[in-house]
Formats: sequence, C-alpha cells, structure tokens
Amino acid sequence: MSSSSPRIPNPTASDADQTPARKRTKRVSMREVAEHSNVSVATVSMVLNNNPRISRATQARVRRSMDDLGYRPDRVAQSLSSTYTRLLAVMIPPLSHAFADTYFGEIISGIYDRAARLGHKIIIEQAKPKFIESGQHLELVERRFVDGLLCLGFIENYEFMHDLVERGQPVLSVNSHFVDLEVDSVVCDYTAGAEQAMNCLRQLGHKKVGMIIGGSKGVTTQDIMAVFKANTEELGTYDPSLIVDGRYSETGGAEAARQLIDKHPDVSAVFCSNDKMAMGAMHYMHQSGRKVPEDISVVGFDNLYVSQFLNPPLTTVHLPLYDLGDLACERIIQRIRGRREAVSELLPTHLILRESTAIAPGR
Amino acid sequence: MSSSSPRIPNPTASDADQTPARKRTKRVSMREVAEHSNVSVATVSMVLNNNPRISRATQARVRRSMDDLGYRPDRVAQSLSSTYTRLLAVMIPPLSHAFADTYFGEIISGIYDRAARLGHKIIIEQAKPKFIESGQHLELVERRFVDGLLCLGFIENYEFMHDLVERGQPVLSVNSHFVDLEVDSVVCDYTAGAEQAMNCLRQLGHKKVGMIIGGSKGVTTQDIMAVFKANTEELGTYDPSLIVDGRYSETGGAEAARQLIDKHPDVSAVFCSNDKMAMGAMHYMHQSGRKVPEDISVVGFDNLYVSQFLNPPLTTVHLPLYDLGDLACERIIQRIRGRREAVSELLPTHLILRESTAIAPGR
DNA sequence: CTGAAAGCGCTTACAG
DNA sequence: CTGAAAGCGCTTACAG
Repeated sequence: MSSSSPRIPNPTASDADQTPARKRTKRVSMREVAEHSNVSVATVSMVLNNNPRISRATQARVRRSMDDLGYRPDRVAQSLSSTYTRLLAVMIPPLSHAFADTYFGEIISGIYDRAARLGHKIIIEQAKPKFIESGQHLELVERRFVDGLLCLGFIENYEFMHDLVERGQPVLSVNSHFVDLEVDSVVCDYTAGAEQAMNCLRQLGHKKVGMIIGGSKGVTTQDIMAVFKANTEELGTYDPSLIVDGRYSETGGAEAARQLIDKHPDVSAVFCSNDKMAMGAMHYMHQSGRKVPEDISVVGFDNLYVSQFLNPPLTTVHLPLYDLGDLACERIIQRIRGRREAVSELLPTHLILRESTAIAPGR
Repeated sequence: MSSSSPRIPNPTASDADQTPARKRTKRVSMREVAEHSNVSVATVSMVLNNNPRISRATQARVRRSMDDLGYRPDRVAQSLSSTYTRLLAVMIPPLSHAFADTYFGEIISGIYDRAARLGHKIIIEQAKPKFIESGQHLELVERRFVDGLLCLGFIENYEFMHDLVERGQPVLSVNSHFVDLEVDSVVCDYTAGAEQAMNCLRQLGHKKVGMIIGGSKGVTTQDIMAVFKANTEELGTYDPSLIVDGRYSETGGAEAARQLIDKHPDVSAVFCSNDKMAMGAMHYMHQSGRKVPEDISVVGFDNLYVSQFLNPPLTTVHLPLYDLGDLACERIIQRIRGRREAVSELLPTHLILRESTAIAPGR
C-alpha cells in the first residue's frame, strides 16, 4: 500500500482489465463495518439479525457504521451460512403461451405479493420435457436455487412432483390435485361453481346444454362433469356426446363448439370449463353467424380479467386466483419451515352473471 | 460414532428436532466426491468446470464418483466464490394486473428461453413505489440477488433505472427508451408500424380518424402521434382533440372511445396505440350499438395472442414481443460480462389485417 | 497434471 | 454483552 511498486504489466494484466467493468462501487463487507465500529464481525452479524444479546449502544454504533459505509449484506454469503435461499420457484406447464397466460398471471400476482411480504423472491420456470428429463426440477432445490416449488396448472405430466415429494422437498400444487399423489394443494371449489352455473342455466329454461372441457383426467374436470351429468340427467337430456374436449385453449374451444353444434344443433347453451374455451366458443358462434346470447348462451369458468370486455361480456364462475396464490405461498413457506402434515385447502367460488347468457330461445 | 453416548435430551434438543424436517437426502459435497475418487477438491472443481488441465482418466474417475454419489454442486457456494449469480431480474411496472399482462408475458417468454439457454434463471419483481423508495432495486444487484435487470413497460417513473446506470449496474429497458437517460434498450419500430396502420386506413377511404394513446410522454407514443399527425394533416382533418388518452387499459380505451365519438360523431376509424385499448374501444362500440367494422373501423397495436379471437378479430400492428425478450436477454448478459458500449436495437413491425377494419361508410 | 491453502462473506456454537 | 474460531461449499492462484 505504501510502496506502490508499479509491477510491469504481465500476461494476465489484460484479464484483470476486463474485470473492472464490473468493479462498480467496490462492495463493503461485514469485516469493514466491524473495523469501522470496533467490534467483531460476529457482533455485526448479530446486529444485522436483530439479536437481542447486543446492547443498545453497540446496536446503534454498528448501525451507524453500516449507514456510513453503505453496507449491504451479501445474500449469497448469507444463504451459504444459513439453511435458506429465500427463493421460491413457480413452475408453469409447457404450453406455448404459458408466460402470457392471465390465469397463471393472476395466481402469480398473489404468490408474489405474499412472498415479498415474507421476505422471499420468486423465480419462474417452465416444466418443458427436457427440463424434467434432465432432472432440473430436482436441481432447483438440491442445488439450492430455491427452497421450494409452487406448481401451477399441472393436470397431466405431474410425475415430476412425485420425484420431489419422494425426496421430501417442499412442493405444492395450485388449483389441481391428484388421486395418485399426495402433495400439498390449494384448490378452488369447482363443484360449487359448476352447481351455480348449471343452476343458472336451468332457471333460464335451458334444457339441452353442451359442455366443453379441458382434457378429461383432471380431478377438477371430473368434479365439473359430475355436476353436469347430474343436472342434465335430471333434465332428461344427458348424453355423453354433449361433452367435448376443448383442450383448455381458445382454438380448442372454437373447434369443440363447432363439433358440438354440428352434432347437436338444438343445444341452447354451452358450459365451458374455462374462459379461454368460452372465448373460442363465442368466437365460433360469431364467425358462424349465431348470436350470443339470443341464439345460444355461453358460460365460462375462471372469470379472467378480460372476460368482462368480451362482446358480449361473459357470464362465468369466478375463481379467487389472487387469493389462491397468496394462500399457496403462505403454505409452501410453512412447509419449508418444517411443517410435516399434508395440507389441502379449498377456496370458495361463485357465478358472475353477465350478458352471454339469456332465457332459452322459444321460451 | 463408535461410542454412541446417549446424551440426556437438553433444552435445545427440540430445536434440533425441527431441523430434520429439512434434512432430506443429506447433501453430498465436493469434499466427499474428492475422497471417493482420491483426488483433491480442487481437482473435482476443475472437472466440474471442464478445465482441460485435468487428464481424461481423472476426469472419468471423478465423473463416476459424482454419479455414484449423486453429487449436485451447491450453486450458492459457487456464486460466493465466483462473480456471478446467474440470475436476472425482470422488472414490471406497478400496474394492478401486471403479472397477468399478456404483453409482458410474451416478452418474458422470450427472455426466459434465452436465459435458460445461456444458463441463467429469472426472477420477477414489480417496481411498486415502496420497492423503489426503500432502494430494493439497488439491493437486487448490490446484495447479489441478480446480475442485472431487464425493465419492461416503464414509460414514466423510470428514475430507478438512473440509479442503476449511475452505479454501473447492468440494466436494459425493453420496448421503451428515453430522451433524458442513456440506458441499453431494445425497442420495436413504432414509426413503421404506425405508418402501415395509417396507410391501410387511408386506402380504405377513411378521412376522419381518431387516435387513442397511452399517456403522451413516451418516446414511442410521440413517434406514433407524429405519424398520425402527418397523415391526418395530409387528409386535411388533423385536430388535436382527435387524440384522446386511454391510459393503456381496456377501461381507459372504452372511455376514450366514448369521449372521442361524443365530440366527433363523424369519425369513421379509430387507431389505438395498444390492443387492450382497442379492445376497450370495441367494447364501447358494441355496448353503444355501433357495429365494427361496418359503422366504424378499429386498429390496434401489439397483436396480442387474444386479438385474433375478438369479435370481430382485430386488425393490429404486430410487435415481435418474443424476439424482443430474446434479444434483450442476450444483450443484458453481454453487458454483465463486460460490454462497455451502450446498445440500442430496433426491431421491425408490420400490420396484420383482420376484420375490425373495412371501407369507410358511405364510400 | 494435481494438491495444499487461502479466500469468498456470512452465521453460529463456544467461551469468557 | 462480546470475541475468536470454525464452518458453509465452492474457486483460484500458486507451487510442484
């Protein structure tokens, strides 16, 4: 320091020159804070963590040093010494527009806010086949990228959750659960929502109702179908071919609507198990010259933000997606902190009546 | 280990009991791999990092040990010893449905894929006022949560980027740039897109066109307005009151449409600077009994995925959002790795003609 | 081609 | 109430 012997530039000097690009405001470490306030790093650490064993006087002095020096604890070092990363992974399915899916978005919003309040950050990962095959879902926790995983929208290909559960890693499934896998879950009450939707259609005098579902395996889909079946059987119109798969997408919904109407031209209402398919169905009606709701009623499920702006605005079952995320986040953090018992929560749903439904034609 | 002296349970035993909940498959460290293959940890580290100085034989032996023991390098330790976290932050604005915004979603999709390919993960943060006020945007990099920030959709309140730039932290603004702040950016060619949209309307014989914008400060908004002004002046219909603010939202778009039509009932087309406002405008037309495109044409901007499913499907300017994210991610990583020169990229746009536009009425 | 050692910046018993 | 020391699991000169 005193004798600044100016070394002749050596071969690695150029390498050294690269680094300064990242020098930035030279990081201040705990050691420097300790020196500045004449205490040990242990004491600084304890002040940082509000350990009550430190006297008020020292507390104050150290805090001042921190401020004076602009100290920012290195969270990487903190994580290395402690058990947690305070990072959570949000897994979304390998669908092509998954990141732009408002359904996932609203849930993530709830997760994010709760995570922030509990001092956590979230990373997003898409469970593409290669990702799972190469075991990256396991690496996420085992290489300490995150403390736990929240899985959104997995109805099939959820074996990866099994891997995690098996190894005792914190995982939670949001809005889907399984018969063959015991994993923490937080889901909406699909049965109650479907009941209300079918009730509404019956009160409007609809006898022959079609249903567009997303796949047929999901437990929640099974729940909705059970309600649909019970109701249409009471109406005396039940027929398995009234149920068509719309693969949860807009295009799928449009195709399913065509298929349904071709086969059953006398259907006066269509109940869709999500808003995207309802949107596709309405799109098909519009393109094929049918008027909603005058000619045919459409009911959705989810109550996405956009659904109120459709033409006509969509009648749909409201799902508390934000709250779902909020609760899921709280529960996974409890699990991370040591909760042992499995958890499975159910959130209430309700119908939102808008303009895509009307009295059955000819009534 | 040999003499298992069964200690009497002490006060802290219960604490110790909590921890095992997180024991999981007892982590394997580099030291154990080293012992297992009779080399030093330095060698294991070098094998892990494919350092060519290690002989093929040792390479193989160590790799086997890794596999046998199920070794997973602790990325927290790796980050502590190296310069990078290999984490990127994606900042979104403090709008209420920002997480569920498909515009951001498509960009993030591009960011994610590129990041994954370059060995990075992404965390999402919303720049709420409190977040910025408490300096958390700085903590993000200075506490080593991430290596750099990608900012989406900031048109106002972008001072926080200044803080970062000032301290030499890697930041990049996606699809917005500023006159008073030099920051890396990747944006779409709004001028060219607007030209095409206006051209299309003129060819369809529209003389009196209204415009719905999102705020008036953004550089890109200025670009669009300049094109709008130039074109309507040529048509001899320019009037500042033909431009109304729709705040980039569906509701804002609906209100702006009402305002515009109340003041100028003879407007035959409306050009909106994003699809959400166009959707709101179409919603207002529908609710007020006007037919799109027979009575009035509507053009959007963004080409969101849903726009093709609207009734009628929306004519709009396509923005390469996925590519935008992809390129932005590549550029921020170059910056993190030491690039010094500022970067500002422009991506091409083009009009997508659908059914919300038609020949001007009475032509 | 490989190893011993220092260091990254924290936390946490342990001792006083 | 506070400090010295070990440890978290890696990487990286340095030496041989």
